[in-house]
Parts: sequence; C-alpha cells; structure tokens
Amino acid sequence: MWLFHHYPQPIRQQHSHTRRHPSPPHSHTRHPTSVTLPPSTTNHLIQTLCKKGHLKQAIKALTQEPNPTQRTYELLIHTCALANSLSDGVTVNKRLMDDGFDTDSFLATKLIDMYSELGFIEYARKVFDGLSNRTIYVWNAFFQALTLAGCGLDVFGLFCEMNANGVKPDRFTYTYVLKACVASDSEVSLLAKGKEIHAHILRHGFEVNVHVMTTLVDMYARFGSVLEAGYVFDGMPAKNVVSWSAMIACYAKNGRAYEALQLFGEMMVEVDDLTPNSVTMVSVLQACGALAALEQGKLLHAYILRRGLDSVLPVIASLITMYARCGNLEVGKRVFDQMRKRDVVSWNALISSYGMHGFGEQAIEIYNEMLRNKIKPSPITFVSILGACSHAGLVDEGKRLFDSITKEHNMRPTVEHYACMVDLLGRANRLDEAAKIVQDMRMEPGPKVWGSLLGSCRIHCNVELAERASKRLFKLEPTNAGNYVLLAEVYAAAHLWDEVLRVKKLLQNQGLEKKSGCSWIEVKKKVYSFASVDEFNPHIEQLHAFLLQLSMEMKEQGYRPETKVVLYDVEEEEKERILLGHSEKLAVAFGLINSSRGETIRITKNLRLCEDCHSVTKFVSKFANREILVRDVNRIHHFKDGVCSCGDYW
DNA sequence: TTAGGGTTAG
Repeated sequence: MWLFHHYPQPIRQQHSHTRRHPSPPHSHTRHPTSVTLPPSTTNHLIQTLCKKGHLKQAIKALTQEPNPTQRTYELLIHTCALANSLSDGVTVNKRLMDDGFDTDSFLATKLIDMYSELGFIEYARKVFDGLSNRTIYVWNAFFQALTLAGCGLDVFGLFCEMNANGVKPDRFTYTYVLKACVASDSEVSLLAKGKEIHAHILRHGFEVNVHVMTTLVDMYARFGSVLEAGYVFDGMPAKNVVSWSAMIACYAKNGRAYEALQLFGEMMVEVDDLTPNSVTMVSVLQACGALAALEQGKLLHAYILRRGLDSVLPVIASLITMYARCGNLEVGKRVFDQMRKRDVVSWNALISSYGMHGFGEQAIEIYNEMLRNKIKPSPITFVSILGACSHAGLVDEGKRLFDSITKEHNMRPTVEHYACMVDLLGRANRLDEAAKIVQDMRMEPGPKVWGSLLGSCRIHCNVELAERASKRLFKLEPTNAGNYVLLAEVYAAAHLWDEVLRVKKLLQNQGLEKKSGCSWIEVKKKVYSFASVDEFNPHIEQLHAFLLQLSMEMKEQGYRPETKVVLYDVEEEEKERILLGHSEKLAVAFGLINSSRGETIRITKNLRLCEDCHSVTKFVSKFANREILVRDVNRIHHFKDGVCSCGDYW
C-alpha cells in the first residue's frame, strides 16, 4: 500500500483486540445498520464531532469505536476534506479498508471526492483502481476528479472502458466528460473528442437535458467555436437562464460583444419568466466594456441597482472594469469607493483600470493601499500592477515589484509575470535587458513572452531580435497571424520589402489572413462599426470625403502622414490613401459628424492604434476642439488639445 | 451521493 507510506501506522491494532463482535470476512454483514445492534453512542459522538468540525476529536473517538457505520465514515471523510487534512483523510481511508468497507462503492465515491478536493489525484486514482464494483457514481466522481486535476485526457479512455463494461452514462457523466475536453493540460486540442461526445449525447437521447446541452454550449464556447455553440443553443428544446448566460458569455469571450448585447436584449424582451442574474450581468458588462458602449453600460448599472445585484462582488468588479474601459475611470473609482466589502478581485479591477489609463503611479498607490488593508495579492494583481508600470514607463518600480513577488510575497512569478517584465523593458527600449530576462528565465518562455519581445521589437524596429523571437513564435503558434504581421511590420519599417513579401507569403501559404482593423463607436446609445476595407458601409463616401478634406487642412497645419506603417511597397500617395481608410479614422469622422459639440467621442479598436491614426487624432482633438477617447487592444488613449494621455508611449 | 453559465490581466 504505497498510498500510506508517509503516514503513521494505522490505529487498527489499538482497537482490534477491544472489539466485542469479531468481524466476519465481508464488511456488509458486519455493518451495524445491517445487523441488529444497539445504536452505538460512539458512532453518534463521532458524527456529532464531525458535524461541528472537530476533526481531531472525531478521529480520536474513532479509535474507541469498534464498528463505525457507513454514515460515520461518510461524515469523517467529508470533515477531512473540509479541514484540508490529507493525513487524517488517509487515516480514515486506511481504517475503513481494514474494516472491510473496501468494496463499499458509496464510500469510494466519497473518498475520490475528498482526495480530489485535497488536490491528490493519484490517491483518488488508487481508490478508483482498487474498486471492482464501480457504480455510475464512482465513475462520475472519478471523471470529475480527473478533470479538476487537469487530466482531462485520461477521461476518454475510461469513458470507453465504462461503456464497454456496460455501465450507461447518465446526464452527470456527460457534463463531466465535456468539461474534461476543455480542462486538459495536454497540448492536444480535444475539440474533436468533444464532438464525439456530442454525437454520443445525441445517440443516447440526452439532447433534452438542459444541463448537458448547456455544458455543450460552454464547451464549444471555450474552443472558440462560436457557430457550433450557436447551433446547439438554437436547437435546445428548453433553455433557462444558465443556457442564455452561457451563450451570452460565449459571444462576450470570443470577441463578439455586439452579438452578446443583442442576445441579452432578446432575452430581456422576448423570453418571459426569465430573469437575468448576476452571472448574466457579468458577461453583459464585459461586452459593454469591449464595445466601450457607455450608455448601455449605464443602463445596466441602473438595472443592477434595481435588482439588488450590487452586493455581488464579481458584478461590481465587472462594473468597475466596464466604466474604465469605456473611458470613465472616475465613475469606476466611485463604484469602488462605495463598496462595503472588497476582495482581491475588486482591487485588481481598480489597479488595472488605472493601469490602462496610463496612471501608473496611482495604480501603485492603490496597490499599496490594498496591502495596508491586509488583502493578499493574487498572481493577477501582479499582472495588473506590472502592466500599469509598463503603460506608464515606470521601469524601476516595475522591477522592484517583480522582485517583491518572491522576496516579500513568497510567490513564484509565472510566465505571465515574465511576459509583463519583457513588455515593460521592451517598450522602454531596453531590449537587451528584455532579451536577457527571456534567456535567464527558469521556465520555458511561452508564446506570451516571445510575443511581448516581438511587440517591443516592432515599436523600436529591431530586426535582428524580431527575427529571433518570431522564429520561436512561428514554432509555438504556427497559426497566429498576428506574429507574422508584427515581423512584416518590422521589415517594412526597415524598408526590407523582399522580406515583407516573404513573410506575407508564409502567411498566405498557411491559409492565414492579417486580422483586419475594425473600430466601433457608440452614438446615441447605438453602436456603429467600421472596417478598414468597408465598401458596403452606407456612410463610406461621406466619410472618405470628410477625411480627405480634413487631411488637406491638417497638412497645412504641419501634419505629415506616417506612411511607414503601410505594409505595401507602393507610391507615397497610395500609402496616404490607404492610411485614410483606417477604421479608427472612419469612426472619428463618423463621431465628429454625428455627435454634438462638447460630447466626448469614444472609439474602440480591435488592434493596436497605428502611429498615423494616433497623430491624426491628436490633430483632430485640437482643431475640432473635441475630447476623443480611443481604446485599442492595449490601453486607453485620451486625446485633448492635441495631446494624448499616453504621452506617445504605447 | 454528483450538475450547467461569471469576476480581475494580457
């Protein structure tokens, strides 16, 4: 029994000779519930101690009880899990096996749950392996345990074995097996497995079960298969608030914020007796934030207050982030200030809000206040605060905070933290130091780290390092078009047009495409979107004419188009024409035409803001005397009087 | 005995 190697010898010897009723070989006949024995007061005592959470005393009492019942063991196991005590759990496990409960599938289920909760999947595996009569409960518990432990891949073989053994999957089995597809640490994508399970579900008539089908929607959502998720959702015979929320979350998480809001609207208007709850709100707020749809967001805020959902911490964290992403940092701060209770997520939300607005020093102040409030930082806290330092160019502060992860907080920096450091140093044009961090990392630098390095090379036009980083990235993420585009931009800036063409070919050969630019603007509570190549847009001619006129006026004032960002080796004039078609310029023009003076123009872009759009927007903010907020993938740019809040550092 | 959707970052 390797399982018990590290633990004290079982206590059986102490009580075996005190046992008044010698045990028959099989446990069940000896069970006090199945033989008529007077109810044991010790059993009762153990159970009471467990219910009150006095685990140590309960374990002690166990040594006095010769015939613990199944119920006693059940409570003991549960209490060990609650008390997070592996050693006690193992003691109980050992004792119940000695007592002949080793064939008890009910207790086996409980043991598997316990080991899973304690994070010891190998112990759970031992229990599972040692049991011959595996009921559906046992299989389900083990599937769930494997999934939680990130061993999703193991589930499929066992699922086949279970079917081969004639045990029929039930609605719970399917939810666990579907979850196993997404919760696998393995490199292989398990989408294909998920589709197989989908077929299995249909063959066995489970397409009527709301839980199973909702899990299926969620599985497709997590693989980014929005269409499949939609098919499943649309085909569901009955949907409840969870199904709707899952589909809304699917859109919100997969860059389809507009559809998320639409679906939410449909849910509110068309479906009776269905009330969105706090979970729904979180996804909808996310979608508003993604679109910078401030007016929609405010309506949701009012709704949250009416429904009394403002005491739900995740809702408030999403609300703070929504306001910040919509450019309204002050309101977000006010929401935070009014919270009666705050958790680390609330603080993280505020820190990252200040970070995305470029207020690095204030973000650090908030972080220090959080520590003074005795809130323990989470790994995400450090991502947020390092990101804030990066946006504000606070290199030394960032380095100090990074060191504090190990020195002051006894935590280990993750790949994400290293990626933040590479970004921080790289943006600040300290590429050598950034490269050294990558070299000295104690773990494998993943795509995020190399991606940060490549991004910095793009800003500072470092061809050699960009080639090194992209070589690794092309291996790690062969289908991420963004990496090819970044490298091409580095080459274009260096006028290495042959190389630009070579990278473009590489992209084409794999059937990949450059993600096209897209911008959104909210005007009078409606969201309008613009694409860079957008001949179908009804406003396009008007906008082009407007921009052409604007560009001429700006040129008189000293504007020079930043043609280096154009990835085509064409005449300057053509490059200027291409630049004028950028989606954010269309959105700015649309905003100027369709909103009244004094109104802030809020725009969102799906990519990083290009240098030319940045300088044009600065000009516009001055000449049209308008405040313009542009949120790109990285941060918020607040243009006013010809200046941007990022200080041209982004 | 067991169940489905969410929070903060990049």
